[in-house]
Amino acid sequence: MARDKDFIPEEKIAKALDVFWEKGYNATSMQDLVEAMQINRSSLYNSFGDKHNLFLECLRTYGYLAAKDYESVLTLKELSPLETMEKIIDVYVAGIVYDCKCCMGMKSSFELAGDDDEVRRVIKTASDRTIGIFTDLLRRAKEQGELSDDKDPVVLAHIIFNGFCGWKQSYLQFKDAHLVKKMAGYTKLHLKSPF
Amino acid sequence: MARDKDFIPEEKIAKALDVFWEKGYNATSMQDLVEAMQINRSSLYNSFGDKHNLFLECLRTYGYLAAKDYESVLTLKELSPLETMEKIIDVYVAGIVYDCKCCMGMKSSFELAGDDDEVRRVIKTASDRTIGIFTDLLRRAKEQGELSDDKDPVVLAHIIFNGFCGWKQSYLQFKDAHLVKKMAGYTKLHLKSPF
DNA sequence: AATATTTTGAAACGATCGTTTCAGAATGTA
DNA sequence: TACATTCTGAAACGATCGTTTCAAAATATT
Repeated sequence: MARDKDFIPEEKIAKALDVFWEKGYNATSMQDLVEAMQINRSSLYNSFGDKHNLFLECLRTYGYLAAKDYESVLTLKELSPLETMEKIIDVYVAGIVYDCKCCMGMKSSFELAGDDDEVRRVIKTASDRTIGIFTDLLRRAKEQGELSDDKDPVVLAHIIFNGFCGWKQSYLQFKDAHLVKKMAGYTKLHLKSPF
Repeated sequence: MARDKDFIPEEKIAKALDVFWEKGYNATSMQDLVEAMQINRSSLYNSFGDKHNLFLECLRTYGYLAAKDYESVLTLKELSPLETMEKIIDVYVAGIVYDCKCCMGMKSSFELAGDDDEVRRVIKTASDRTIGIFTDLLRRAKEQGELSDDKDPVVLAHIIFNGFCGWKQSYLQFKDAHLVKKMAGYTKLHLKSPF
């Protein structure tokens, strides 16, 4: 009945995600988005609603991509559950130095989650998914005797998740890759310690 | 030669700090500040410069107040160094539930430190001071044999500092005080473990 | 009391904010 | 080919942004 869009929505969302990720919500203007997405203002509002709605969409995409990243490590079948968890930590730590963008979930959480329920809900969904992956891994590690009995997989999963954002933040502030590796090393050590 | 100000600058800075702390830099308008500080626009610009300069002043005040808070625990002379460190952790964790504001240094760091060197420098000064307090404490704990030889006071201090912000963030997101206490408990356990 | 200097209050600045409007170009369907 | 519908592009919307201006009120000093 009518013409199709001149663009692929998912690609435009990815462009917008990059801008929001780097600059944050409030510091990103619609003008920034129009330029980055290479799309007309009208088309933007027509296809994605207003700025807030577009941001939520980006945040959902971010959560989906982040979880997919972690899950890709799970397919390395030759690794035990604990080894997989350690591998995820190692991969993340290695990435900290090369990618100058911090965890968007944490960044958005600090900026908006205080008084924006929709944002908080989307972030929580993404966090739950990632922490769920870690928890499953640690539970299986516990079943196989890689993790001592007194350890709580849920709490440890949260600690690792928290660590990820803290390490990134530390690196942004102190630019000390060695320090980050040492902090991660302590966390890995604690996973293996008998108590 | 001329009249005095009708206000005490430090009090107005404290008011501005509250607003910046809660809303962040970009989401705070000069109008918000004029209303919160109960001061005229002209007086504001006359006494504190522009928005960015006022923010830096607030950030410095925050860093000073935060460090003073931690140092006040140090005066409890009946505690050993490690006990003092644990006490600081306990006090912080207890405060998480009652104060809905997160660590302003971390919040500002996520929002601005990426491309604002002045902000990053002020935050780093504040962080260094706090981490320095923790490091001193842990060094003395090591000297007194409360901390095992293989532990690095500097790295542990960073881990605790990171933990503070992570725990607060976790509470904001999951509203689970029990979880926060457990995470802090693990950190305290690691301080005392023999390796 | 006179003076020099600063603060104060109110108004307004241009710029940019997020958003809407609308006419015309484009295109899937009949 | 003609129609119905949607997308596109450019302009403009009112609101708010951070900041400046300036005359009048205030007051520490001489």
